[in-house]
Amino acid sequence: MEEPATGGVRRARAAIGRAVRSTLPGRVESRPEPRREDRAVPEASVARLAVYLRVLSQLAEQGVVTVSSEELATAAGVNSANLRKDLSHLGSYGTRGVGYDVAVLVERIEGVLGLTRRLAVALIGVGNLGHALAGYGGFTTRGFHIAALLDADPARVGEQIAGLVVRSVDELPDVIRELDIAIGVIATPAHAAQEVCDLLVDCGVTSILNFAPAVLAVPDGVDVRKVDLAIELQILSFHEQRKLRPVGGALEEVG
Amino acid sequence: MEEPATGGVRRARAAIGRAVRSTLPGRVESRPEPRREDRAVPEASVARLAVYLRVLSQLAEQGVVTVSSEELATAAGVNSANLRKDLSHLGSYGTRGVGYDVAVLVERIEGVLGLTRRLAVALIGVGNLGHALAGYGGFTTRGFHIAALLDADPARVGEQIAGLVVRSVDELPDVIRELDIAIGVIATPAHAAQEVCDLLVDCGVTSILNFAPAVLAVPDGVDVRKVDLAIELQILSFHEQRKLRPVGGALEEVG
DNA sequence: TCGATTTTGTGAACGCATTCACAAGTGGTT
DNA sequence: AACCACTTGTGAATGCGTTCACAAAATCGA
Repeated sequence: MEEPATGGVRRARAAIGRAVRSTLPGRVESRPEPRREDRAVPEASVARLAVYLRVLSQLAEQGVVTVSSEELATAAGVNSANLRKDLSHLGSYGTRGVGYDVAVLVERIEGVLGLTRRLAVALIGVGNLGHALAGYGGFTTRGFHIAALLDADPARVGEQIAGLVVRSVDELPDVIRELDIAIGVIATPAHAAQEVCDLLVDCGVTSILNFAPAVLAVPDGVDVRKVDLAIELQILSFHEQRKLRPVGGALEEVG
Repeated sequence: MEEPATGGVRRARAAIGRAVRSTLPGRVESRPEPRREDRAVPEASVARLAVYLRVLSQLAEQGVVTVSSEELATAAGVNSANLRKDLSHLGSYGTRGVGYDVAVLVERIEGVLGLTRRLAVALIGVGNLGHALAGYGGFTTRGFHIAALLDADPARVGEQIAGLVVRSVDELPDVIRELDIAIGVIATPAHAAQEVCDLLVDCGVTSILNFAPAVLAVPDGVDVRKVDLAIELQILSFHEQRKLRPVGGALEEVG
């Protein structure tokens, strides 16, 4: 690790040999390449686009045809300037003095997020949480379908959940090929997560959603997003503590 | 990249109004005296502290006494400078030339996150997902315990899950008082989320974890964190799409 | 005691994200 | 046509977070 600091973004290569892509404020590899038609939608915007899409879908159902940035921003819980900037990344689809056409915007955002085709998802780990995820409607509603359930426990293999038969994790390579799996969801215990992750990566899966409380090491080019329930609670706990005990000195309380 | 997810704690904002004063102690241009337990831990750091804590706990179990920032950073999937800066927010607990004492650091982080006492959590909505969360070990393991389960469906009230009897959501005010609930977890359908949220807030709960795919409006001073599975998948989908179609690829010479 | 080696803690640089503020369009009205 | 009320799109300003780079401890060996 002693390259000169000259370069642009130099990915901090983990000393261990695998670069770790945390799930935090993401960034997608950006080379010191000259910029071109910068279709690069910032990571932070992408997350919000998904929220806008959800709100817009509801509006569309209600028959709303047009919406202003102010209205949409309020409904999505963000600043309107922020929203306009987000949308500007995908081109100009609004009309000054009027607002945005709901249907057009829905279509545009779906296009950017790649929701026009339905990606196949494999869920590994059908324990408590995995079981719930398999039956969770939220997944299938938009752009995805759970195509396979797998588990390492022989006692669970064969069980039928949400219309799918649980297969052995040993079959993962076959499953991925047969069903053209694009996304792997890991809902195993923490100790098994890395192993499953490696297996997914070896089989060519480059998008992983991790529910196991473990840090996953993956090679460059693989995106990992993590959802850790305990950590969410701990963050709330931190703020809860601050509320109780007014910082430092004075009464300067939180907003 | 993540996420955190998802982002960070979005400070509550008035449903309509704007001007969410970010509550942050602003920049205390105070003298260079990091004295006392400076509460100004940045939001982004808090999320990582929770990760460090998890890793450190594992190290402690393995009997590891000391760890360097480089080792810990690698295990947590972050840059070592970033980690040192995070830790510096809670004072200097490392020893130059040596590293950090694992036990001391664990204790220190637990203190900052307020994990010394066990906060009581109420889970509202015992459907598919809620059911799984109730039985999920990850919650109870560290710093929390699910003290109550509630649901609006009379058919579910009375049912016993994970050693708890499901109570009616109508009893929420009583439950919160009786059990001293500090955190509310919403796992209801989207259409019921805001109503439940309002109820929680009215009863004095200021920390909410929302699993429902809905934007919650809450008054200032209330912290809401959201976990939206569909959005996580959509973000992955976005990147998946970019991989297929090399952004602004050589094809697009549009200029 | 001194120097070699290691590793922390942090000022400064950098880059990304959010917000501000306003010019430039748009539709409606007179 | 001229004006007005409204709303987008965006340069500039601001703020936050990450990374760099190095001086300041601390330990060890001779």
